Parts: sequence; structure tokens; C-alpha cells
Amino acid sequence: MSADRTYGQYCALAKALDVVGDRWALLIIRELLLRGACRYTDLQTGLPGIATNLLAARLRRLEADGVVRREAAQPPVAITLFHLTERGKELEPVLLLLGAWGAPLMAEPAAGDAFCTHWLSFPVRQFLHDRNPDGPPVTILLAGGGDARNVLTIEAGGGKIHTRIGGAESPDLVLTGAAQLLVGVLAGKLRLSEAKAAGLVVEGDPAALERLLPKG
Amino acid sequence: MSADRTYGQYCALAKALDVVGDRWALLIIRELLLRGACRYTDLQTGLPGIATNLLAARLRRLEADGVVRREAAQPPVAITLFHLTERGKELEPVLLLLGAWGAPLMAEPAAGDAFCTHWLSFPVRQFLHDRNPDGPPVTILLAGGGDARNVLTIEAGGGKIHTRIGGAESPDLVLTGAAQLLVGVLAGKLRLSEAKAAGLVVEGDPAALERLLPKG
DNA sequence: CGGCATCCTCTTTGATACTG
DNA sequence: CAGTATCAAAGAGGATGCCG
Repeated sequence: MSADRTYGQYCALAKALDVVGDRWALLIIRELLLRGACRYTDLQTGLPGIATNLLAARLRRLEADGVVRREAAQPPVAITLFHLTERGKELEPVLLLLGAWGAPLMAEPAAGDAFCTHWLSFPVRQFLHDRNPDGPPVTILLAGGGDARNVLTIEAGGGKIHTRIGGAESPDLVLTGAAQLLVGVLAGKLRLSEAKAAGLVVEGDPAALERLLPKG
Repeated sequence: MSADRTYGQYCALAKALDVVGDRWALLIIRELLLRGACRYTDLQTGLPGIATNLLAARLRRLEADGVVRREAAQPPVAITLFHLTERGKELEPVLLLLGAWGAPLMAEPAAGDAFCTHWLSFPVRQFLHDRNPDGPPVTILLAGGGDARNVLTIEAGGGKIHTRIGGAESPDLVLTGAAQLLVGVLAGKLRLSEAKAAGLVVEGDPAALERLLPKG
């Protein structure tokens, strides 16, 4: 059935690509890294544009290759959860590095691109730092605008930064707006005032953000 | 012309994959990293299995995306050289990491796989170390067996390891044999004596190899 | 030769619809 | 919720032809 098209090269890179080189494969792994355990439909919403048969096929393939694990819950709940295996989690540094390489490409306008705030988790954890470790913890919320559930929570405190998909109780700062505005602000390419003028909705204390941005 | 099939996601990883996620793209970049400037036919021999029209299409695409540069020589020689741009060279850490992730997959037999000794350059430089920096430099030659030009030179000395595609004047050690035997020996999974029994041809001083392998 | 372009067949993808 | 079924369109793979 699965043609199992391999490069047929005895090379570590080619072997890796035989497993994760198929279209959509690394993005599926991105979702599983960012969200942890996932239902099928969670994956679909985090992977706008993927065809459902492709998602099913990739998950089967990745499972067979020991990257993904499938956990079927009991009949009463009738839910299936998809996880990364340990082997799969070892791909995280690869995704971080490849994402960092791709970061400059985010400068171009995103007209027509889909956008989920949780995709910013990796860049946020890589490029932002808590520059005031002794201060009280702060919480920042990023909201995509369109869908109220398209929200990422950034928590900083004690010199560390965490992200969580979904909202928070009482954030210090909420940024709501278009993808490029959020990214521009987080990347330090855009001042809050400029972004505001361009349509970003800023609610709360801007100092919470200043604390995380590189000096400049 | 080029349908320019993009993921349409405003995410750094997806953007990176829009550029280097196509089939064969990362392997082309591997060849350019390992060989430096390349003629079209050099790329073909280093990429067994690729269709010539695909190679041409990928090179065009990578050039348009600023990863590859094409250098046309003067009419008398009428040769075209392909390079990586600086941006392209920045992918090296990504390939190293992804290759390292794929390394365990090399344990499975390579029946029918193509094999070029120069594909071992990355693993050799990553996983071998000169454990006798004060000793005289040594040269080891890896030969694939079939084609006399399928040869990689490893030079170690002063605590550093270099590799070069092609042969050397007077190597201290020459290992000739099947892909898995070479890899098994370099990975320390196979003793020279065992590999010899399995068909590896060992000429010269085995101490040259011992110097580079992790203790054990 | 070196660097492709063309033609052809086969597989994969993408979009949509449908089901236990 | 977690997929399978179907089908048109695009892409991959292989052979060969062309042109400086």
C-alpha cells in the first residue's frame, strides 16, 4: 500500500528524511511538541490546510517509525490521543534550529497565511528572556483576534519563560491583533506605539513586555 | 510555472520548510556543503536516484530563494558552478543535527542502498576526536570498494579532524569495504578484527583509527 | 561532454464528501 | 471524534533528445 518511497542512500541525513522528510511530517511533529497529547481534531486545527487523509496517513507512518505513539482511551470516552515518543521528542532541537533559520522569512507580509498564536511558543522561548529575574512574575497574553481561542499565554518570572496554549486568569498585558504586528513587536522590530498605530490592541502594562525584550 | 506550493502558515518552521522542505532539497544542500562548488554532474553523482529535471528545478528554486548561487564560467571552459550562499551555509547546523538524529537508523542493513564515502564527512567530524593531539598527524582513507573514486580522506592532528573528498598521498591506514562495515567500525560498534572477518580490507596501521575512536 | 528540456507514466497531494 | 472514500490536479521518476 504505502509505496514507502525512500531515498535509498546509506546516509544518516537521508535516513532521517525518509522518516520526517515527507510533506507535513515536521509540522505534525511541531504540533505534538507544542501541544503535548493531541486529539485528531486538535491536530487538524493546528495544521490548517492539511487534508484529513494525509494527516491520517502521516500519523500511521510516523507511528510505524517510532516517532508517534497512539493512545486509545476507554469506550466510555472514546477518544484517541496522539503523543510523541521519546525518539520523537528528540527532534525538538532540530525544529528549533530550523525554525530559527526560517525566522527571517517572517519579515515578509503574511497576506493570506493562517496564523495560530501557539506557533510563537518556540520563538518566544528562544528569543525572549526575563531580564528582571527578581521582579514579580508577569503574564502576557497574545491573541490572534479572529478566534477567541487563538490565544497564547507567556509567563515570565525567576529568570525563566514559559508558554501555555490558551488564556490566563488576570494577565498583566494583552496584545490582540494581526500576526505581523504581534511578531514585529516580539521581535523588537516594532515599538508598541507603532504597532498600536497599525491596529494592535494593547491592554494592560507595557512594562511586562519591555522586561522580556532584548535591550535596545 | 512553479506552482509554488506553500504551507500558507505564518510560522517560522513552515516558512523554512517552504524553502527547504521539498523532496531532495536538503540532500542537494548536503552535497553543496560537503563538496563546496559543484558542477551539475557532480551533484548528480552525489545524489544517486534524483531525476535530472528535478535537480534542475530544485536548483532554480533554491537559487530564487537565495540559498544557492550559480556561477557561470567563461565560454572557453563553458562550465557552471553551483555554490551555497551565506544564507545556505547557515543550514549546516540544521543538517548536522538532523543527521545526528538519523544516525541510529544506520544500524539497519543497507541492502540496495547507494553509498558515497563522503556522506560520512559529517558524522566523522562530529563523532570522532583526536585523542592524541601531541602525536604526529595521521591520515586515514575510507574506500567504498566499487568505484575507485569513492574515497574519503580523514586527516587528524593537533586535536583537530578534517575530511577531504578524494584520496591522499601516503595514508597511514586504508579501510576498504561495504558501507555497514565502514560505519560499524567508525561508530565503534564493530572491532577492526570483526569487520575484517566480515570482509573489510584493512591496510596499514590500526592505531591510526584507535586514536580517533572514543575510549572503550 | 555538461546542463538541461520534453515526454510519458505513475504516485502523491488536496479538496470534498461521507461514515461508524 | 476519527477517520475512510473518491477524484482531479500536481509532482516525482525514468528515458531520451537537444544544443552549445
